[in-house]
Amino acid sequence: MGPTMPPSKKAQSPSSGASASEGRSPPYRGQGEATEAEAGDLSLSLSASFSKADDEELTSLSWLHESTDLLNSFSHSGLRSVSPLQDAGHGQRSPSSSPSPDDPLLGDAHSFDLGTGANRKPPYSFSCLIFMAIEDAPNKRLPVKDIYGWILEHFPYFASAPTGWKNSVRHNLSLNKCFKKVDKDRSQVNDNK
DNA sequence: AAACTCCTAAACATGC
DNA sequence: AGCATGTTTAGGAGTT
Repeated sequence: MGPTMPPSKKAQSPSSGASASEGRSPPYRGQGEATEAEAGDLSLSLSASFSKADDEELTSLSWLHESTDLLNSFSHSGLRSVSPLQDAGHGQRSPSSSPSPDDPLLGDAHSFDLGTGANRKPPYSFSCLIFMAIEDAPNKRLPVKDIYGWILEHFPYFASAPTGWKNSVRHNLSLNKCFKKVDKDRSQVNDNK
């Protein structure tokens, strides 16, 4: 799959950005939102089942992305490969996660050197970064603050970047249907959706 | 050129 | 009052 976002085409390129969630490789189609349509199968259905109850208590504090299957697939291939964590030297990810070098999708992200790249704008869209942060969380959900923290930790670039990026993160969480706001308490019970 | 996606900025509302 | 968070809108830029 393509679970990997093709990182890059431009730093902000989309090509896949959001793909994180949708991850797919379709040629450009959808991404973020579009994803609903694609990866959407899962996500949407999930959200549908959730929405009712959740809508009533959206006091949320944590965020999670929908779509477990996707996550799994990501963790097996895509995300891991894309995830800077491994390179970050935090040893959070197994080094073995080397993706197939042939995967065109990994292209730029692959070449993104955390060593030097960490201080540069990451070749992932905010949707991707958020996805990675959440994916990296044990419960697959994270409070906004922790998302900020994760991003800062793995992409020091943002430490010196204008604060606007936080706004972008919130904007993505809010706009991207792939991310779901969940109540804190509920999240403990419902841990895995 | 059009459609689409993403980024950024900003305004506003709400809660602590 | 100030800050953090969440939502929404708008404009610009890049890709297909």
